[in-house]
Amino acid sequence: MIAGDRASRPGGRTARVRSDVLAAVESELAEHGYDGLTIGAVAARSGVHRTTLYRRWKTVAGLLVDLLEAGADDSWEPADTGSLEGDLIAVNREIHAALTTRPSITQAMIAASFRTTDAADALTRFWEDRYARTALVVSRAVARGEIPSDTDAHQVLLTATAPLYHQVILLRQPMSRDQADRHARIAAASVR
Amino acid sequence: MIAGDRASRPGGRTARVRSDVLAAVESELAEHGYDGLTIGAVAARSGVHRTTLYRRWKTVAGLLVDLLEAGADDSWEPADTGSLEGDLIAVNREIHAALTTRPSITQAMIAASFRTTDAADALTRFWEDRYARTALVVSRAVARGEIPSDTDAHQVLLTATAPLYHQVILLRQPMSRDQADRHARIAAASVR
DNA sequence: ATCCTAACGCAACGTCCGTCGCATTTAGGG
DNA sequence: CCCTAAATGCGACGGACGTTGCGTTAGGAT
Repeated sequence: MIAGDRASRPGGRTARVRSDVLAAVESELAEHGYDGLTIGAVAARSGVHRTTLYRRWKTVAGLLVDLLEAGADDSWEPADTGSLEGDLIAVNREIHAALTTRPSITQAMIAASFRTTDAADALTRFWEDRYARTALVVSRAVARGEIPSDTDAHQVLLTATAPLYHQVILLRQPMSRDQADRHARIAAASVR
Repeated sequence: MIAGDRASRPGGRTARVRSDVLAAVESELAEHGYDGLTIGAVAARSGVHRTTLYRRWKTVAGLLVDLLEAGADDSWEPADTGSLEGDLIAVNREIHAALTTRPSITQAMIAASFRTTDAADALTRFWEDRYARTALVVSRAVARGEIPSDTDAHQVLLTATAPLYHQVILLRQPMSRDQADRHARIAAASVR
């Protein structure tokens, strides 16, 4: 919708407006968090008129969706360390970093996903893509003969990664990198 | 704050107003979800004036905090099945039920927790209490000699329960009771 | 039974949010 | 270089939200 119909007018001003706005979103997010993120504030900071924001992005969630898609890395794939346990530890460390750096766009997106279905859909698509790519660590382990061929990849990834999200986002308690590593090991051991 | 200063006037009308309002909150929640939950709508449905709601509960999140505390079961404790695995399966089935029944007050509270710190604090308190009580299943297993005495209870519970929350709430995908059971077994096996 | 005061109802107000009609600018094609 | 249409800027509007001052009701105590 937003980044889709670029066929008509990819123009210079439009692109500049977009980058100005997204930069303003990131700044506002860093200062006031998601609950303080308002279209009026983004308009004031970016120098773009409110009406334009309402027309192109519609809602605050729409702004975040665009920000998420602008930052999406299409070439991402999990590190190859040679063992399932090592791969899962590497994955968990990436998630750990994404959840603890401020401002966490991931956290803001999750907050937004509870308000509009657009944001929820965008986040679901993003995560489905990431988990599908990450399943590679399981198929590599199968290819090495490390684990059975009928291993449920999603279950393994869920066992490894879910505790991080749950602890940090829902329980709102700190999680050390050691704990993240430990859950990766538990997940690896669960299929041996 | 809300249920605290009952010393002054626990009166009949006040109590009636409270139960009317909380009932309206639950109904509105069931019909329109959290994003459609507005103070004006609750006022209209309950027959209580808007001003009263603003004075006593301040925000929508305040209403949900009160609803959560009103529904809190102070006598809750985990079922005793005789084995760690059985206990964890029972716990996971309770969580599974709480997350899948509509309307899920838990889901609404999580949504609210991303908007006001009051709701976030209330939910954190609730979960800390629940996890503290649930740690009993681990100490019982230790007492039976089933697992080592230095077992990290929180880690075990996190391994068992986090996948449910993550799958249903953040990934927004269905989870069968069998899958819930399976994650309970993985957690139990992780400390043997 | 009467008084006192906390709790509630009521109306009006200012503010912010989102939308609309219209003028202006700008990108891209002839 | 000009012409057209898309994108943006601009002001005004209606409505919802949250607040405030004041009058009214009802519970609890004497």
